[in-house]
Amino acid sequence: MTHDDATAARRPPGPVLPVVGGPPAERADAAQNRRRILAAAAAIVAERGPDALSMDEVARAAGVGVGTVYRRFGDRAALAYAVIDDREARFQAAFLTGPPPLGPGAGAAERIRAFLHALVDRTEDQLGLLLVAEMDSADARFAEGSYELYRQHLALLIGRIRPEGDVRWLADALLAPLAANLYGYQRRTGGMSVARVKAGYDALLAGLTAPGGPAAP
Amino acid sequence: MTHDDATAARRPPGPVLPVVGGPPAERADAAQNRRRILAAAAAIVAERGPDALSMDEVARAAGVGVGTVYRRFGDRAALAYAVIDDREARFQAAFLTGPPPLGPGAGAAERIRAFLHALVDRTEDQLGLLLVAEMDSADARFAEGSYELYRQHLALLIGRIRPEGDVRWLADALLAPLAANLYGYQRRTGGMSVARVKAGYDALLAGLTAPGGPAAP
DNA sequence: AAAGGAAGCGGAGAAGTCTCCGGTTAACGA
DNA sequence: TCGTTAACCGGAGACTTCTCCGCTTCCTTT
Repeated sequence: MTHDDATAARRPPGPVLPVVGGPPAERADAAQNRRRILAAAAAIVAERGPDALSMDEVARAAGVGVGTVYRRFGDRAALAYAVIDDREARFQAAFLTGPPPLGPGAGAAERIRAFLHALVDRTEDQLGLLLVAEMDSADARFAEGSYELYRQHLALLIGRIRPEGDVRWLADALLAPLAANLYGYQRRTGGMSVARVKAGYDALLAGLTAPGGPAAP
Repeated sequence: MTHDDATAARRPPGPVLPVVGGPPAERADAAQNRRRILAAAAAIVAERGPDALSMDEVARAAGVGVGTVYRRFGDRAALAYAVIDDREARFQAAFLTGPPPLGPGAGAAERIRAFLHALVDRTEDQLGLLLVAEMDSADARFAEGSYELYRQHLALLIGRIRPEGDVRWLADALLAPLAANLYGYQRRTGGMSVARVKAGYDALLAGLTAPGGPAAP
């Protein structure tokens, strides 16, 4: 909210594309610093766990000032999400263009189920970092790009089954149980297994995708 | 996690009851300090908003040291929840013993709907404080007593409609869209109205409570 | 090639949470 | 009433995140 720095959002991490008409390009030294910071952050997480991801330390390890880390990534949550994105850029392609049942080619209900199951696995894998990120900024999870992508994907599929419903809210609702704090609590304190969460989703989806849909019993 | 101080949980705020066999009673000065701290916190929130709720300031306003605030409430999230609880102790009674459709006397599906609608209103009212509390501690929301109560209440009602399902996970799933960060994002950035959230719940519940239940079309 | 200007850099410091532990005090039994 | 003890108090300080702003560096334009 109090960012007067648009740089962090200006160049999403990824391969450098030829710019057409957007904002002024990122300077070469800035781009190098971004890579250095991201590499340092990933190394710290890999070696000492997500909780050790401190901005001061990342800056020191990357050989830059702490101000530079903040200029490039905005806040700790954004840095954590950048590390996650770096790790799983390919996941996003899987449900957009990959083989069924995750990708196109299967029925909507089946794709929704496959997508949510895959997302459970992703949440399980990245739980530590997700927890750090969500805890640090109230809306980092939603402001960050991939949440919006997930929501749109789900909303599209839901719309094929329930065109009359509020697909945007329903997509949020289906994503909500994978908030890191709830999922982490279920797994660590509540003693729920991954399979149980997936089965829970199946029960929830049974109600949402069956009645009134094309495949009513 | 790193609490070796059990005091905060020992005496849930509320009227002092005669102790039967529990842990040693809270000392009189300690009880008075708790009241002072709670009153100071509530006053700060009322005057300058939930974001101004800082532990140092609460301590100063209450006339105690900051260590005392931490001894009594554990952390900032717990203090925020204590202020919330103080405000709406009566809400919990409403769905347990009040008149239908919230209280006993109505059908399970109807009670679930009434309960979630009421919870939307509560979330709307207390959004600022809930945001502060949830942001400060990963599992404060779930560790705090009322979440467990809500979950059990919902699980019981769900069990009447879908006895074969995982009622505990389903209860979590129905509560998840009311996480303060998601709800806050929908309301403040996403432009969703309160009515829209309630309608979304209705759509979600239609699938969950209708099929296989006693009222199949 | 040189200059001008915008973007970037760095680290001191503000602000906040939470811990630690020596000194104090309330509660209770004798 | 008085002594004992466990609970409690307070605030200095460790540790973080994040801001601010004077100085530096890169890019573009001439």
